[in-house]
Amino acid sequence: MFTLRDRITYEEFLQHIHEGIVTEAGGCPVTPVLTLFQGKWKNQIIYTLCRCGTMRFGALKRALDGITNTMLSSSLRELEADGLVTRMQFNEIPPRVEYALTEKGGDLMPIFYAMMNWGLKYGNK
Amino acid sequence: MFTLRDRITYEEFLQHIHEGIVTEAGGCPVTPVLTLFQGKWKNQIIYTLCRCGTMRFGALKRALDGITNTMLSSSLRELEADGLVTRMQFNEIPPRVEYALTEKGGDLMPIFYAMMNWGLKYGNK
DNA sequence: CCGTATCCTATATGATACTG
DNA sequence: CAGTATCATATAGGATACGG
Repeated sequence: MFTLRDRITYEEFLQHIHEGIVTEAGGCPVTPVLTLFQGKWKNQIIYTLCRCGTMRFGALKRALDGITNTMLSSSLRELEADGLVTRMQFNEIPPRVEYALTEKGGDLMPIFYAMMNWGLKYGNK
Repeated sequence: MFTLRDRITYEEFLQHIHEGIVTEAGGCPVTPVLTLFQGKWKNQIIYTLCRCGTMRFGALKRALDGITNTMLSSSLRELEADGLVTRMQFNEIPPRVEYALTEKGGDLMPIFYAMMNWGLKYGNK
């Protein structure tokens, strides 16, 4: 048997999934990621920041078609609280604030990659 | 340039993400997967069916702690409509219905694997 | 046993107006 | 420019009861 402390390959993952996975104390390691991908905007914000690099509030708003001030603001705050996004405030007139992905946020990209591959195989309809 | 018709490696994915990805006509290939992972139950149903194989309605309900008849039923119907789950009905008394993952559903596992790796690296708190 | 029908509530999201 | 405050609404999810 193994614990999830060990690195395992995808093949090992598939094998052991059937016999139940011994998780670290405290629960399933997938759950927090699932929480992140809930909701309409956070995943798009993460993807956009990865694609475009550092961005200002207004640029993000323009890139995310249809998002409101309220949702962008609250989403960014939660992402910052979770350590996925950094917020750099410059005290200038007019004000400037820049957002960027942290390494922790960028490390979500393999998940997007896996999702893309599934989407490519099975279509986007 | 490339279109997403081609298979690309993760490294290529990361490179090209910055210059924008040319998607197949009709939109982003990640979007349908994102939709699947929205909500509280569908992902747990998929994972449970992969872990346990073919399962009856009642067994699924017991495995998914707290799910109601309503949610399990409607979720299964949507998963079936999307081709991720098969439904086998046996006309016996008492009635028996068995659910199982399709190949399309099982092919979502690399996404869970990627999520697990992120969770292992960054903790499940 | 395997659901459906009905009703209810909480939360996520949207719209609009306003400020340092 | 970069937000906050306030109010409105849609949808997801839950509770309960009943039926083939």
